[in-house]
Amino acid sequence: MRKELSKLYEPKEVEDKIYAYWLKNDCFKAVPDSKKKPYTIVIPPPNITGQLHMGHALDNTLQDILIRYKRMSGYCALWLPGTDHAAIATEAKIVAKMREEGITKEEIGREAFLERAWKWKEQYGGRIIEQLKKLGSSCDWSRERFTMDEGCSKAVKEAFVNYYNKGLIYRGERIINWCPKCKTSLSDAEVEYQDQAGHFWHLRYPLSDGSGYVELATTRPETLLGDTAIAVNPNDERYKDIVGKTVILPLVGREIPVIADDYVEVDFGTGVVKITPAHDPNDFEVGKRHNLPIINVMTDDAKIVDDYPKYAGMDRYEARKAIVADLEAEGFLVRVEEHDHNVGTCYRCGTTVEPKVSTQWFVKMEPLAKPAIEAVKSGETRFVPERFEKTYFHWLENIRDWCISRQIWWGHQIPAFYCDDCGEMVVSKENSVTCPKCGKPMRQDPDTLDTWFSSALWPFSTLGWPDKTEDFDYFYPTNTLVTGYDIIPFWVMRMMFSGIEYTGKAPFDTVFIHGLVRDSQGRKMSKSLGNGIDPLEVIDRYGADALRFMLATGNSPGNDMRYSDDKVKASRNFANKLWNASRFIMMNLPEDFEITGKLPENLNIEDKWVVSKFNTLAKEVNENLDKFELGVAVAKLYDFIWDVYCDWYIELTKPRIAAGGETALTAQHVLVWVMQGMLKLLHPFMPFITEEIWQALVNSGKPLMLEKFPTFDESLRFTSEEADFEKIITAIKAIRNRRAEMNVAPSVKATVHIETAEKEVFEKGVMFFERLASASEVEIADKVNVDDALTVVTDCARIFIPLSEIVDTKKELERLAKEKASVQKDIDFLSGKLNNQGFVSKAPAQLIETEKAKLAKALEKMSKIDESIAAFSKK
RNA sequence: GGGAGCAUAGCUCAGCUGGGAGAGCAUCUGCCUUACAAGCAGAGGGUCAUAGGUUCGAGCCCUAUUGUUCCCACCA
Repeated sequence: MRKELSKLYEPKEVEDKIYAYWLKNDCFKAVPDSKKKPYTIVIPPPNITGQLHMGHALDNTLQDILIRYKRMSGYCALWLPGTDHAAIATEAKIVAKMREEGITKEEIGREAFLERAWKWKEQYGGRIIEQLKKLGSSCDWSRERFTMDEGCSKAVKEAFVNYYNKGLIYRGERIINWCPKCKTSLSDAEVEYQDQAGHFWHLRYPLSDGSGYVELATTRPETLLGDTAIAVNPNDERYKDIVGKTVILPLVGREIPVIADDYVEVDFGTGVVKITPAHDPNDFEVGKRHNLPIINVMTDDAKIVDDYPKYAGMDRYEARKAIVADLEAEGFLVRVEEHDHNVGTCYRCGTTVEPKVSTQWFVKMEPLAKPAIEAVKSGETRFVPERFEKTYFHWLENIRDWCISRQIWWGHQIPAFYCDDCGEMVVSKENSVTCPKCGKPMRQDPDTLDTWFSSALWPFSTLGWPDKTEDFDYFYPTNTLVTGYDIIPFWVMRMMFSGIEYTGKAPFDTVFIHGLVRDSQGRKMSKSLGNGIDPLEVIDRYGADALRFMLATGNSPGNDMRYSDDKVKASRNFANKLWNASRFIMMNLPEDFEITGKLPENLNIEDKWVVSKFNTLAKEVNENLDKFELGVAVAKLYDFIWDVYCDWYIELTKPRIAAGGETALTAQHVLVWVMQGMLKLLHPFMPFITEEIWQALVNSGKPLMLEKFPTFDESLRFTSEEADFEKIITAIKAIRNRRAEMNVAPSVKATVHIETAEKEVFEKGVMFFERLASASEVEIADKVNVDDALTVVTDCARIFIPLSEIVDTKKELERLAKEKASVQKDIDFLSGKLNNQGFVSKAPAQLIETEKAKLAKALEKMSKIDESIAAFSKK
C-alpha cells in the first residue's frame, strides 16, 4: 500500500526521519573498494566554537551536491568531516568566559586551562556537526576528525620535525604582527588592513649641535620613545649636510643619528622619517641595515614599559595623547594634519596589531612555494573558476616566511625542547626529552602552533598520514576542495605546499571556489551589523531542501550572492510542486501497479517526447555537474520538472488516465519512470524530499541516495517524435494565446478545425486539443472552410475556432496584418543572412542548415497567413 | 600603487567554445480545470554601462572610458 501524501510538503515531518534512515542504512560510509573509483572531499573543518552560518550552509551544500552526485554515479565517495580547534578563537572565548567568572588563565595555569578547553570542546564541538546534519550533509561520520585528535597531533609533530630537519623551520628574532588583546603573534595572513582616520603629527627634532631643527611627520608619536635614528634619502639635497649628525630625541633626550637610506622617499612629507626599529616593520629593516639598536617601548598588552616612568603603564593611545601634549608644551609639535592611513587589525578580535620584535618559529616559504606554484601551473591542481589562480599565485609569489608560533595555550605545543642548564635545543616527536648534552630533563617550548599549521595537513592527516594506510592509498590525493575565495591564502595555499612536501602530490585535483553569501542589500553578513541570517531558522521555516536549492540556484562559481527570503520561498514552492506532482501520480495508480523501473512498450508520441527530453536533461545535468556548473544544472532541472513534466506531461496524461485501459497504464508507467529519473537527478540538490517521495512511491527497501544517477541513453532518443509533438504543443499554445487575447473563458468550448498537411501528427493530439485548448471537437483536414472563426496560424497548420459572436472581421484582419508583418521581419532577417556571401561561405554548415529550416518554416507560415487574409477579405 | 570581479527586464541574477536576449520575484489580464492558489493560462517590460575595434555575425573577443565591490601593497 502506498501512503497518502499530504497536500503541502512538510519538511519538518520528513527531514529528521529521512536523515536517521540514511544513517541507519550506513549510506554515508565509504570503504575502499578496488572495484570502484574513489572520489574524495575533505570538509573545510568548521571551528569548534562556531555556529552554522550561511557561509557554512553554502560551502557544505555544494560539497554535498558533489559527493551525492559522485556517489550515485558509482564512485566510492568519501566526504570526510571534522572540526578545527581554532586556536586563537577558541582560547579567546574560553578566556572571556573565565573573565565572567572572575578568573584569568594565568591564575589557573596551563594544565587546568587546557582541561577547561577540552571540556569546552566536548560541550560545543558537537554542536556544529549536528547543524551540518540538519542541512543534509552526507559525511562519513564514522571518520569524524578533530585537528587536535591523536592522529592529527601525530601528523603535526611529524611535519614539524621533518621541516625542521630539512631546515625549513627555524627559530629567530624578527618583527612580527602582535595582537595586544589575544597576546600572541599573528601571521601576515591573519592581519586585516583597514583604512582609519588618523593624524599626521609634524614634529621637530633639535640637532645636537644646536644648529637648528629637523622637521618630520609621524602617525604614531608614541613610538618616538623607541626612536633610534632619523632617516633621509641619500639623494636628498636638502638634507645632505645633516647626514651623520645627531639629533636629540624630544622628551627622551637620547642622542640619535641622522642616517641616509633609500627607503625614505624624497617627495613624501618632509622627506625625513623617524626610525623606530622595534615598532615598525620598515624601520626594523632600516635598523638592520644600519645596525641601529632596537628599543622596545611596549609591553605585551601594548602599554608603555617602565623605562619611561612618565608614561609607564599607559596604553598606546593614552600615551599618544600624553606625549603629543608634552611635545606641544615643549615646542616640538609643529602642526597636526588629518591623515587617513591603513592600519593592520587582528582578524579574530579586530584589535589594531602592534609590530613587535620577538623570537618566534617560522616556516621558510620560498622553497615550499615554488612547487606549490608549479602544481597549479602544470595543471595538477586547477581552480574553478580559473581566475582564482591569480590570487593563489600572487600570495605564493610574494610570500614571506610564515610565523607559526603563537603565545597561547590551546593548540599543538611546539615540539621543541630546551635545556635550562646548557641551553641545548632539541626538536623531537617525543613528549618528553632529556638533554643529549647534560642528561637533564628538558623544558618544552611553551608556544603553540598556528591553527592553520594543522589544517594545512588536513587532507592527509585525516587519512592516516604519516602512517601508510589503506585509506591514504585509496583516497589520497583527494579530488575536490570546496571553499570560499577568502580562504585561499590561509588554507588552500598551505595545504598545497604541505601536501606536495609530505606526499609528493598536490592534495586535490580541483579547488572549487565559491563566493560569500551577503544579505539582501548586498552587505556582508556580520555580527556587528546584526544582519546575519541563521540557516537553521531558514531550515525550520522552509526546509533544508529549499535552503539548499536556493544556495545552488542563480549564481555562478566564485561570485558572491545575496540571500533573500523570496528566493527561499521560490525554492520551497518548487519543492511543493514536485511534491504535488508525486501526489498526483500516486493517487491515480491502480492498487496492483508494479514499478518495474523500465519503460513500457507502445509508447505514445507524447511519451516519447517526454522521455526524449528527459534523456537530454540527464545528459546535460551530468555535463554541467562535471564542469561544476551547479547553478546551470539546477536551473535545467527546475525547468524540466516544472514546465515539461508538470505543466505539460502531467496534463497530457490526465485525459488518458480518465480514459482508462492500456493507454492509461502506459501513461502511468511513463509518469513513474520519468518521476524516478527526476528524483534521482534532483536528489543531490534536494535530498530529503526526493528520498521521501522515492520511499513513498517506489518502496523498494533501497534508499534513493544509493540509486544510480541517470545518464544519457542513446536508445531513448526520439528525435522525430519529439519534433512532431512540439508541433502539437505549438498549436495548443497558439490557440490558448488567441483565446486569452480575445478574453474567451476556458469554459467556453468550441470546435477546433485544423488545416494541415501533417494530419497524422495532429491526429495524435486530438485529445490534447480538447483538454488543453478548450476544444469541444477537433476536425483535422487538408482543407478547411469555416466562416466567422478566430484564426490561428503556426508554421504547419491553420486553425479555425468558430466563435462567431466574438469574431470581428475587421479586427481579425488587423491582427493578421500584424502577424504578417512580424513573420515578414523574420523572413527578411533570415533571407538576408542566407543571401550574405560572407555568412554562407564562413558560417558552419550546420548553422546554415538550421537557418534554412527556420526560413522555410517562416515562409510556410507566411503563406498560411496570406491564405487567411485572402479568405477574410472576401467577406 | 598593483590585481581581480561586477555593470543584462522594476528587483535578484543566469547566459557554456561568438550564431536572432532568459529565469525567478514584482506588475497587468483571465481562471477555484478533481496534484498543487506555495497553483493554472496569458501579457507587458531590455540601445546587454559608454565609445571605438576585430568578425559574415558581438551580451560574449580586443582597446579605452565611467561607475561599483573586493583583494594585495612599507609612502613614515
